[in-house]
Amino acid sequence: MVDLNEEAGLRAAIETFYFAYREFTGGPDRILAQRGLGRVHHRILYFVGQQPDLSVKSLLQVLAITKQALHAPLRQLIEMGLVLSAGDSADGRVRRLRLSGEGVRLEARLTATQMKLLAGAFAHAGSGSAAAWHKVMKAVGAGAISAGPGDDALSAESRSASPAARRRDRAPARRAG
Amino acid sequence: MVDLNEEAGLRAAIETFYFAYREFTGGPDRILAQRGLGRVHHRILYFVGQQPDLSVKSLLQVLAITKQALHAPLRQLIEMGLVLSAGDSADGRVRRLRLSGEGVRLEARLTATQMKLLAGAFAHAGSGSAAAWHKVMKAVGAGAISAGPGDDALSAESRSASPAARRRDRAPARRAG
DNA sequence: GCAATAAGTCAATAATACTGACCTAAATAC
DNA sequence: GTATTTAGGTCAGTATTATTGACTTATTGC
Repeated sequence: MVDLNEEAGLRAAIETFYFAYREFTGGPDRILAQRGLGRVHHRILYFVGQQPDLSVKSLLQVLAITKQALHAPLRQLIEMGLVLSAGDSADGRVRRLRLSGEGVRLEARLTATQMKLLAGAFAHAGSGSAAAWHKVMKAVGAGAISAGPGDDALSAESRSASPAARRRDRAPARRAG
Repeated sequence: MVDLNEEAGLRAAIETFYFAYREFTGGPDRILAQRGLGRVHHRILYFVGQQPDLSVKSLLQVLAITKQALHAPLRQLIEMGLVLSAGDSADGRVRRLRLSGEGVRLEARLTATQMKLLAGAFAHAGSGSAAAWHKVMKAVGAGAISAGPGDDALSAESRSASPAARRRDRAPARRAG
């Protein structure tokens, strides 16, 4: 399945991915920690910033978490005046979320650390590296396009990202003695 | 600081990174969930597999977590017979960790899903993409080599990955209502 | 002998996210 | 025009992960 020559390289890639992601999230995490906020707050700020007038439901779908898990952090951000929540003009049930001026500023600051990190890495890796990186990461995010044969015996259902599906085939965690 | 032309691309990169990592960890997570294990168990299995006879202290350092956070998952893996713990011949204080046969099999299964995902993505992105990807990710993991001027006002200390440093300048989390 | 080191442990706490059970209000179906 | 569905919000209970802090034990190195 996997060429033995490639195996070492792919193992190195796994490790590199892990450490890179840790560094990638570290910058925003440190800024947020100073305000007592966490990674969920960051994700909310990011996606609301990207798609102003996002509905709560859409936000839940991109984040792939439950309503209850979103609730507390979102309410905090609204109470802190970083996120604005207004009713939709057409459909009175849906709430449209957008960033306040201060929200935009915080989001920009968080995102700037990540953009700087990536820009530095692309510059260091040379021209063309950004395009190649993007193409690889897009494919990874899409499940590398095809699951292919010989995949691990996992139901298509449990491959979905919903919290319920994740829970469905989980063994009860064994607590150590 | 960041070219406006680049900004959209870098924002896209942030998003791509987030979704790619979610997919990347999803495969092993689903397999582990069936046994009631989590991501820490995976990391332990991975690093012990990579460096047999790793000491507990070294493991703590790569994982950047506390002894107490490692303790329960590691003990479970030992009790389940996936990880073997033996005393060092020279220094009686240190324990040398390695995978059992079953541990090797599970680790291989977990890692295989990630290698397949990455191999597929590299193949999809064309030749040379793997090298470029590696170079970029190595730079990201190293903090993009230079922090540079105009960096966000973060102490060098809090940039370190230790749990204590992370905690040190954190505001108390505000609970909503 | 004694300080430092490696490992293991118990207790308390915090943050995150889950399930389940509700509620309100508005839109849509019949 | 009631009935159902949808969007959003909330409370309660629980599980997991990881933290700080305070120890204990055994061993090593002077």
